[in-house]
Amino acid sequence: MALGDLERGVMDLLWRSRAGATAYELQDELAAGGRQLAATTLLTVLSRLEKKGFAIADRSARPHRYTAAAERSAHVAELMHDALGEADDRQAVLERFVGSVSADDAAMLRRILQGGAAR
Amino acid sequence: MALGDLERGVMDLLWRSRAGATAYELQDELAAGGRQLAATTLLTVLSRLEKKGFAIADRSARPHRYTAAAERSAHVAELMHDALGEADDRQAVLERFVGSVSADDAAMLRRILQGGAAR
DNA sequence: TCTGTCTTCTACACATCGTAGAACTGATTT
DNA sequence: AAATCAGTTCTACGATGTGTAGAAGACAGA
Repeated sequence: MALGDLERGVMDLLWRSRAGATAYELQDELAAGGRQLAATTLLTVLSRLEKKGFAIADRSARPHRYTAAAERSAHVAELMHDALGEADDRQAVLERFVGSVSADDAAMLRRILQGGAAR
Repeated sequence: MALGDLERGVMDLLWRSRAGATAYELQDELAAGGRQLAATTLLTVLSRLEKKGFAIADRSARPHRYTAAAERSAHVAELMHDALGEADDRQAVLERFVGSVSADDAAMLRRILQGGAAR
């Protein structure tokens, strides 16, 4: 399920705040970033994000509080995994991917792969 | 630039045939797969794929011959790289990604990372 | 119960994509 | 050279997704 620009922007904010945020807080944050939006716009986007499974609404709090359903890293890792799933030649893909990644990232990968056994 | 379903299906065929294909060949292949489409539909999709940079048209050949602009593995690796670019915590993403990958894939990654030095 | 705040419903414009007919072009044939 | 026909481009339409928000409904506190 893909995200639109505004949807991604909102998720960015939600991912960043562990405590979640209300539509009004998000409206303020976006306004601070130069994007003026009606509160209802945020509520619409939030309900769409909820339907897509990206956000969770706490409806007991009066201004409903929205939190990210999963961590951003889980989302990004899933995107990567999905992409890899499209491949027919995983070897070639992984080679290219590793080649395209920064030295730091490569070092990280190496470290991670060292730690975890074959499983 | 995202691909629609039909667009991806066509690219699948183009990626698979190094020599490329004409709209009519693609039409036949898709028909064999149970998807009946007008030739113009294929032409439209191909021109969109060309505009998006995924396909290249050889207009000197009479039934224009379309080839994939890049290998599929390059495309997939780019998708993965783009996804990773969205992350703020690359460490966490890579950990999750490695964790989500099959043992074979992990072994492949290890081998690939072994070969290429730090760079 | 009134009032004001918050939420949901409904809506619209725009872009993208699947789909394909209509119109055009350029080669071939006589 | 005109006719023909294969092949290409132009145009278009319906469906869906997304940004955007007003209108209407619901609910707590005065």
